[in-house]
Amino acid sequence: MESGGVGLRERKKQRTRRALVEAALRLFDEKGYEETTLAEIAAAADVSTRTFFSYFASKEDVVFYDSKGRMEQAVAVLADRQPDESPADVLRRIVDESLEWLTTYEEFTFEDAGLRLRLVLKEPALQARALMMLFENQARLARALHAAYPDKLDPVEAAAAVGAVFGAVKLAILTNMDTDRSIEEMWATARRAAEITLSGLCSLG
Amino acid sequence: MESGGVGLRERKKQRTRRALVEAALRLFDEKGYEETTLAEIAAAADVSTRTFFSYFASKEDVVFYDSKGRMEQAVAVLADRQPDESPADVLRRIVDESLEWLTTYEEFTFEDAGLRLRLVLKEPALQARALMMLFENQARLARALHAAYPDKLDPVEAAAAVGAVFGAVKLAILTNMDTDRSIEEMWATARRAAEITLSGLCSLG
DNA sequence: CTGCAAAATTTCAATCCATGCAAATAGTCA
DNA sequence: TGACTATTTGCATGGATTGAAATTTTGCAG
Repeated sequence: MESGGVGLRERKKQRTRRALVEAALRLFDEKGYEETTLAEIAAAADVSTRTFFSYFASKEDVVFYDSKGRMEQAVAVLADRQPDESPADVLRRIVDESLEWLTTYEEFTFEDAGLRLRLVLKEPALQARALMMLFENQARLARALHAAYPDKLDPVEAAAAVGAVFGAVKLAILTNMDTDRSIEEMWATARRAAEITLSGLCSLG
Repeated sequence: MESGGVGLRERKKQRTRRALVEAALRLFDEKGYEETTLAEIAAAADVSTRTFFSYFASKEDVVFYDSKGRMEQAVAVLADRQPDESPADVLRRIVDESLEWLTTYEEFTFEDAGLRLRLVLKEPALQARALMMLFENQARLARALHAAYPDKLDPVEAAAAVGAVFGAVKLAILTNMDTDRSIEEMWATARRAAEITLSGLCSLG
């Protein structure tokens, strides 16, 4: 029994998984998402079409192969918080952490970081999936935030806080997609949206 | 040429559309969403399967048949605003207006208002679609809000405001779905989340 | 090294959503 | 009525997804 899962079997599975991701993202980039079939992806990764589904539940999922790790990182920020850190400060750090999804990949080098982002924004199916995952992650974060500050934040306050900050950042980034040319500008927009929300919308205008 | 579209042709189309919606929602309730096929819906509405797609673009869309009207109502709140009304006040009213989606149907009586809500929350495909529409509507609202207060709110502020309020309300309602038994409790939760966001998250905790 | 058991892959078939196209129908209007 | 246009329909097709059974690969004990 391999405890760390480093046997040949496990290594092979990782290789196949990686091959599927690389093949899929390359083909999506070359031919477009809708135009690429699962059969083509599987063929490019040298497995049968059926095998694709033992690695990913759907065609969309392969694009978000690293989302689980991302989520854990965000929750880890909560676990590592300083004793005197306020909820607002922690939220700031979580937003920063989460924004790295835009610019970094987990273990692949061949991809332009902005490529996946553009793909997700262009394809309705991927957009919907992304919104879904974002929502689920927010729900988890809200629970974790309440658990981290059980005396300071009730469940509704925690949910409102997480939802507000991420809602603001999401909408601000995406409505400024046209204006913000570079990733750096997007970061600036996101930070500003977060600060506006933390300060309170009543003070606007 | 019938200008108001009150000819037989138009009336028939409305009847077919309504029949499709009623058949679909009834079947979804009786057998479940995934278990209901388009063929069954079409048969129950006495049209061919192919015809379904000249009324709705997808199986999911039939559930959100009234979303366009809802959106227009929300934007109308902006148009009807008082000269001295602050952005925060308008946002409050828009949230109130939007929450009615939870409790009201446009023209159908056979449905329990909570039925569709539960359906959407249970089915991942519908949830994703709902999040997508919610997002698109927020983007439109943000643009409209900026247009309504061009001097007070720049595009990022408008987007942050709309995203924050709706993000907070959405997450607060959905994470409290288990706790809030009645629609009234959900309303209360939503209002509280909106107020928290308007006051600013820094004051939390 | 050999064979067994578990895990993974493949093959094959089936279902369903969705779409394009051309034929058939039905409503509109002079 | 008869031409004209909007709708509906039937048919064929492509592609995602899933289940079951057959086959191969891996891990491991003897």
